[in-house]
Amino acid sequence: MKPVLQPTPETIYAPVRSQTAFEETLERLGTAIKLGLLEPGAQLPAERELCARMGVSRSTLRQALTALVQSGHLHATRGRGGGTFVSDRPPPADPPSQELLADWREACDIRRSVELGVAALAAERATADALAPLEQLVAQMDEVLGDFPAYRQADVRFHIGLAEATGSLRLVAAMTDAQSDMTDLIAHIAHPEEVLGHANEQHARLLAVIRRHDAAGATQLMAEHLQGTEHVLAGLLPG
Amino acid sequence: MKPVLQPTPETIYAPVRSQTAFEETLERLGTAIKLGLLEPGAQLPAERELCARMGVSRSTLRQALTALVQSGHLHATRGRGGGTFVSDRPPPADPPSQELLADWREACDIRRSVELGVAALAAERATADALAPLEQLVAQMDEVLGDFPAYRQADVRFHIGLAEATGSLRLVAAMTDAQSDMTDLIAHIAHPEEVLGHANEQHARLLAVIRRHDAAGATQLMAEHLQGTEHVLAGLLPG
DNA sequence: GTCAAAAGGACCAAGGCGAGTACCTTCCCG
DNA sequence: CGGGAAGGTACTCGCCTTGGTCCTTTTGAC
Repeated sequence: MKPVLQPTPETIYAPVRSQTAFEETLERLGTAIKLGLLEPGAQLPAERELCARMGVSRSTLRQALTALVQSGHLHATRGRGGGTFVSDRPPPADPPSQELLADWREACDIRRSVELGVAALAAERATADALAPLEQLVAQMDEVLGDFPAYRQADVRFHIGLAEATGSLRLVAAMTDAQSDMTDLIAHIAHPEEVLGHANEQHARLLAVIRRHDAAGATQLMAEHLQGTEHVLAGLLPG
Repeated sequence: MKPVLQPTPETIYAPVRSQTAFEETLERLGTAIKLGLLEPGAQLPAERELCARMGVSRSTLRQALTALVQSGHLHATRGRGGGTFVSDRPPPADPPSQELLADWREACDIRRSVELGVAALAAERATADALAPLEQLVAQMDEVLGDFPAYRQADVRFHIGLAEATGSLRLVAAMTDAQSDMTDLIAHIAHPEEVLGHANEQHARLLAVIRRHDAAGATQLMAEHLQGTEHVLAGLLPG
């Protein structure tokens, strides 16, 4: 019996991308700020506590914090009662990086995978308690259909909240990464109110299906929901 | 409008796990060998070429190769015509690590997510050419239902091949990671022939559905396929 | 038979990054 | 007005990575 499928050396021997502790710390905090997981005005834990929590030395953490202060995402005040805070006036989002634009389809594919898995698992496991805050987010989005940044922030929270409802920390992390990529991609694209309204209706229907523990229906509905974004991107981006 | 869903500091501030270049290289090669992506007897590229491809220095690559030689996964011969080869007699699989056992459900959740996404995308995009080798793998598995290591190796290739059929390199990488975790988890579990036969029937039906470009059916079928493993694990592992 | 080429094996000096530590500066609160 | 809590600064130490050089073994070509 001879193997019929050749191995894939290009994947196996692909370049190793070893992120340094500094880079990973910077990305983690920067993503949380850009996604609005850390609100404007929110205070970060003290440096000495934060570096312990994140498992890096204080020097490394400070490199990341300094970079975020210089880019305007954070500001720090010294002395008692001081601390590091998220800026109230966030700097404008930078345009998507070259490599993200180059394979934006891969980013969409990963997102689709994560979202479908989360939809299925949430339908199996989510309790009514876990879903209640998501209902509120849907209501909140309905009120800001004309304010895309506000809508998008609630949208991100909705999808990450869904991941949290599955109880899987790794899925939450994967969802956060995926949403970060999507935010970069769609930040500079116009989003008419009607489109957002339609998307939010899908959010509501999705919650209803999940509440009924209908996993197949949830994945189906989520797939439709995601196709909206992908069609928009396909029309505007190269590839 | 106040936010209704609290941020999740435990995720944002979770420990950063910065792998060294050596560790990442070792894991990449070790995983490829254990999953059978590199066959017994297969020759690796020359050290000087491989370190260039993987983007590490030769010293670092040799650390990883030396470790794999000492653990019995590789053997190397010097001189012209020599090289580094995958051992014909692979060392016995080591038992799953503590942390993997501790949150094996998360590993299953990630796998489910990746597999569902791959099933949906493959149903959309896969061409008949890309699916033909997978049919052969199914036939191959049918002949080795009594030899679990051989079956499992073809099984891994089948699922990774499905990911390749989506054309997304990142999904292939995610699938490889997920299969690696699953292999560790199920390596020491008995798998009766009837169970493997039933699973392989699902493989065949899955290919048929994908060939019809029925994304919803593919995700549904894949979900059923995965539940088999999860039920077995739920019965044997703590949690 | 000889030799050159190709491969793994060994070693080392330099540089950089990150952990850890100590100390300074600022500012609120009692 | 002093203590305490926070950020800001400066330094050392050690490990990892790099990049080289050189050696040994083996084989294929001439």
